Amino acid sequence: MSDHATTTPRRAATRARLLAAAKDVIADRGAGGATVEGIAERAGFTRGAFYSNYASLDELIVDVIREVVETRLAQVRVAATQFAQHREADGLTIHAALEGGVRDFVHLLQPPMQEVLLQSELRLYALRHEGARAGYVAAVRETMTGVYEILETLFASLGVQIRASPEITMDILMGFFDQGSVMSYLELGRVDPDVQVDRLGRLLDVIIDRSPSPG
Amino acid sequence: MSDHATTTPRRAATRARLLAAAKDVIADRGAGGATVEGIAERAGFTRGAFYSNYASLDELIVDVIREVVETRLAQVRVAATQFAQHREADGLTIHAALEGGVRDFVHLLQPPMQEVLLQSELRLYALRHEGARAGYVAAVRETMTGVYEILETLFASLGVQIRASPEITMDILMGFFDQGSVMSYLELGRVDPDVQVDRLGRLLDVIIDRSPSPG
DNA sequence: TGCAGCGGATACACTTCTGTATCGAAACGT
DNA sequence: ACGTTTCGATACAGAAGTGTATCCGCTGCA
Repeated sequence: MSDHATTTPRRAATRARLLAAAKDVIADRGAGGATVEGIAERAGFTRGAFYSNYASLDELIVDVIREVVETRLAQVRVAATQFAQHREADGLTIHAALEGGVRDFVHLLQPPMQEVLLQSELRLYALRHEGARAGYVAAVRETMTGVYEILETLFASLGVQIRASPEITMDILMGFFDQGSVMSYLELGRVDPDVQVDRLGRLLDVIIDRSPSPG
Repeated sequence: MSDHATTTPRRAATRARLLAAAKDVIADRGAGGATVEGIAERAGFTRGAFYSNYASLDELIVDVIREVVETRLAQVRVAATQFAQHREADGLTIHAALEGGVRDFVHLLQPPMQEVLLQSELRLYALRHEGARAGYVAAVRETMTGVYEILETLFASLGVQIRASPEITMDILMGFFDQGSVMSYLELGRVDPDVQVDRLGRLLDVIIDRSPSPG
């Protein structure tokens, strides 16, 4: 029963451990392969604890989705802030700033394999479960507009123009990122940051109008 | 035992039915949720038939991957041929030809939800199973170069330039397609062809240098 | 410090899936 | 047409997961 009005600290801690365990289990066995037993066990509990906190597996997974998508937006914000400070401090040319920015973003945002698996699983889960769709879509859309705003500000400060609408731009970026990390892991078993920096740089040449580089 | 040198017609038919059943089951329960029992049953067999044809579930799934990825390339080829004929017959302007081409491709290639689910599941399966990776990657790479060649020919015949390298272009396109179909199904529960035509048109404006339209 | 009840463990009665071993019927060659 | 092979069905033993009912120790509060 998750609808307890009163959430004691103990309860909250248990739920947090179950949540973390669920992320692990879903990442390595898939949403379809995740069992109540497996999750409870990985969290160091028995199934009793699970059923005392959630009515069903689905209920927990919905929580996982919310948390994961929110975390992603937060990461982008951090990366953007870091880049902005970095650039301000160094007073770089546009060319150098873009190059450095790409590098920063790749290093800060390249997802570990766990994360790639988890994201893919959750997307699939949402596709299959009507009930999870609305929440998932809302969270993703929020992330997308958030990221776009960040990019817009960054690019504006560099004096470069984005060539497409926000929606198309974000679809391209998100698809490109996914595609890139998945193929990396499939081919190398890891993400090579240099390759990703190069890839993202080339993508940028496509989606923005770079002003004639003064550097 | 799948390593029988002699494959009788009966055997081949059984394997084909199991393959088709596996695609269904994986699409709607996920690779993790697919069981030998479930697949055999959907194919109208008992598990006896399964174990007589495959040593394990993994062996069957590898077959599914090969078949699915090959089918996708074939579909693109059909769409491209159809478009080329269409255009030749009508002697259209570049602008009209691009518009028509986008429409044709969207209508011919928009994947049903089943297919979206299946593709995502198989990609995940390959990520998780070392043994399936090489085959999956090879098949995908082949599809990508195949599609690129088709596009290159089409665009060349229209006198438009692709702005990025083949690799980047294909990464953008594949990611964009995936992203688009998944979000469509998440938000609407279906793919709206008009929306996709519009989206793909806008993407084209980004990835190609359109010569000044004479029409 | 004592006790009410919360929260997690345990027990129980299923169900579902697995892999192997064995059996019988359909398919095939001569 | 008949014997042989092949291939799918069935039977079996066991593993793993499910949800519910019950129990009991810890925690928090007077």
